[in-house]
Amino acid sequence: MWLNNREWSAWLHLLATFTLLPAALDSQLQREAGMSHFEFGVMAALSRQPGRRLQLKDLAVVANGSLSRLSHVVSRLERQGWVRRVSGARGRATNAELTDKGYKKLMEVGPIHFAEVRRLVFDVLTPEDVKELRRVTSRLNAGLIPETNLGPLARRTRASALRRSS
Amino acid sequence: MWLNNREWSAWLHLLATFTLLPAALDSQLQREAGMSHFEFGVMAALSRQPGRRLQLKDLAVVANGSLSRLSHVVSRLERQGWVRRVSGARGRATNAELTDKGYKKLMEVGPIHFAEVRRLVFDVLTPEDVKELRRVTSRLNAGLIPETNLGPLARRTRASALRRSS
DNA sequence: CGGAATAAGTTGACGTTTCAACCTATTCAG
DNA sequence: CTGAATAGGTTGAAACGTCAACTTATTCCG
Repeated sequence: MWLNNREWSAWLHLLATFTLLPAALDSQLQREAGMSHFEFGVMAALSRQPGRRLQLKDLAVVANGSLSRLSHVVSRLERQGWVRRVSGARGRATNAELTDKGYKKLMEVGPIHFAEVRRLVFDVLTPEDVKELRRVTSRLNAGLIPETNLGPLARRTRASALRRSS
Repeated sequence: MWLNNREWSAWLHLLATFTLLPAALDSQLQREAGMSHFEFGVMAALSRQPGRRLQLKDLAVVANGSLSRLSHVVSRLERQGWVRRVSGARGRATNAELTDKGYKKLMEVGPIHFAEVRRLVFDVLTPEDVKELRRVTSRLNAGLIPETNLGPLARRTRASALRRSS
């Protein structure tokens, strides 16, 4: 219906993967750790930052989510005592910081989760496959990353261009 | 944290792809056609069936969704007049059938949607990439497809085995 | 044949995501 | 310096997905 056969077949497979895989991971984390895959991702991202903290807008980029979503998620994680909000020294910035309790939880959940990732992904693929997967997804992402990554200058330019043209 | 470097990098990219890509497609379809990507998938699947109808349980497999989700979605699509429920000749089976209105809508939306798919996916990749993508996702799916696909015999056997062992 | 187990579907409640509206600190242009 | 625009964030409502409970038809087994 506007894709050739080769593309159509690839598309069906890709579709199935990105429907089934997140569902599988979400479901396992939910059952065995009481958190969503997204929440896990946020906490894992925080754990790798100096001071285990990050400003929400940056967290949004790292976790591939909207600012609104991040705000909600951080609220939930705060309720669990795994994360705490720390208003940044300057301006309206808000930082999310992983608490000790959160860090402990993460250390506990990590192995469980990654065992599942290994089972579902890396055990199934050869090292070759992994290399290809990395290469191809990396290409796809380049086209998917929103204009955020044009850098401040390009963004500013683009913004005024839009303004002028309206 | 339990993945080696190569795997970790691949994992981050894969994660970003299957977060960003569905989000992008969903958002475009929602804006320009007032339907979700999943709904589109369901209607597209129906359109390829003889009589443009399919039993819900089969639709669930084709669309990679739970039966419950399908039931809800079909209700929504029914409200739009794009799909109608037809109780199967035999038994408790329920079929979903694409209406003419639904077909028309689909024909209208299809090109718009696939243009976006092309833009985000196939324009970015070489034919080589597409081949690899198909190959790797197909492998992943093999491990992801739930036990549904063991086939009726294996399923029955497995079921009684479980029963006996409890 | 008769009851237990199972398959197919529906439903309602609950939690999550998205979207739009909003707020307020900061920056920029004139 | 002042007002407009923008960046960062929050919030509430509506839409959506998941889960568990439930219903009814069918099949299996003794």
